[in-house]
Amino acid sequence: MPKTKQFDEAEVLKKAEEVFNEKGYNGTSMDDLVRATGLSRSSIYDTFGDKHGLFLKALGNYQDGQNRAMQTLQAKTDSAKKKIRSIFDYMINDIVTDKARKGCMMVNANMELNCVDKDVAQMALTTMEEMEQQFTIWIKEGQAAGEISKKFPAKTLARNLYNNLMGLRVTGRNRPDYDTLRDITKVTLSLLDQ
Amino acid sequence: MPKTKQFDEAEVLKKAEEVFNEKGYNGTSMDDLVRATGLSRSSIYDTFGDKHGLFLKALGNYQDGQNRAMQTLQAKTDSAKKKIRSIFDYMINDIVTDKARKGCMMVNANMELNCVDKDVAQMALTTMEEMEQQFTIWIKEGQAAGEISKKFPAKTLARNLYNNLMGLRVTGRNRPDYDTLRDITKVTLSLLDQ
DNA sequence: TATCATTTGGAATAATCGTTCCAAAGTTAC
DNA sequence: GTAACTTTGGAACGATTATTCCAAATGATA
Repeated sequence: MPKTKQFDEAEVLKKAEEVFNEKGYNGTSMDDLVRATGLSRSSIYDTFGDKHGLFLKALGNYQDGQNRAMQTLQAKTDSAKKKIRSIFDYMINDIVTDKARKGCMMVNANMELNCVDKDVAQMALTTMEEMEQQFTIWIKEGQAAGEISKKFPAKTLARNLYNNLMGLRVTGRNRPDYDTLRDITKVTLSLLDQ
Repeated sequence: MPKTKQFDEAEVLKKAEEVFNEKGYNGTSMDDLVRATGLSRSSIYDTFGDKHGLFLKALGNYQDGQNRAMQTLQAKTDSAKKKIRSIFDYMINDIVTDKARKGCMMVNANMELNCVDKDVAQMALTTMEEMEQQFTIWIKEGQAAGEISKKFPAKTLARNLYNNLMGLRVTGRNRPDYDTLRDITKVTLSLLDQ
């Protein structure tokens, strides 16, 4: 009977995610990954195939984690407006508590690799479309319930909200200041009111 | 009397900018730069010091170009609201006409290198603050002239506008569709109206 | 304990990397 | 044409890179 793996794959992905996020894909060497994960090269290659395979797995893992966290928060309320607000609150908190200022792995990967890595480009597009779709659903509910303005079509407003979320990822990288990000978001969310 | 340089530095910076923008800093090799610029290694090192020096110079050159283009457009009108609109129009047009989908070099560099390159982080922060300051000035003018709503403090609204511009840089990377970006911007600019 | 089949550790490999090196080439002045 | 001084071309260099390789180690089972 063969030896079984002695490491926790989820833990390894988390460690890889952190170093990839900090140094970028091309700026992260296999040595960096060996050190960060505590695994030998053989273990990394046997489990993930190659550097790129590990990267994609870590990126998917990262986004799943983000999605789950946001899902948990928005489920605490039935109000569409509050669901949307909870997403922005989550995002601001994520930015402000990111001590190493690593930013969002999906945005980083997309900005670094969109031209040269189709897998990453596709993941980023899918993530965007899913989030926009979720916002659209909530906005439609909110508009039907009368708590969100009908001034703009739901899809358009949803896209603007997502745009603002991504903007936070960029500007928050430069200046992860809670009050500033809160103020920016207040203005954004005022769009739901008119 | 010594031989004079046989290349146009501005042209070289432009070429370097393009390849850096497409492949990222760490994904671009000196071979790539030699090929893209048509220069020998000696010429590159003699003129720019090293890869990093060339990168920073190209990045500064890129941002100067962006600033000049936006400056030219906004100068065509006295209306603060129209100045702001012209910046968004410029940005959308820049995104949509970017055939290779390289994106914004400053955003790309910042997302790739913010944690590991203080020069880049500083340049990105400076660029952001300058743009926000410019928006603040225009918004104040517009509020004084009665063409822009006084609902939000000028600085806060300026930051939200900049946030939206950066959002366009990210979302436009995934989906450089003119109509979509226009719609997103319409919602954003409605903030100036109330 | 023995067996089995995988995991592990880490050296080896070929290629690539950023930078240095230096002779040849080129421009200008005399 | 010669002298002076920089630019240019591209090979050389030491370090780093992602991946392969393979023997030792090890966990699971009988």
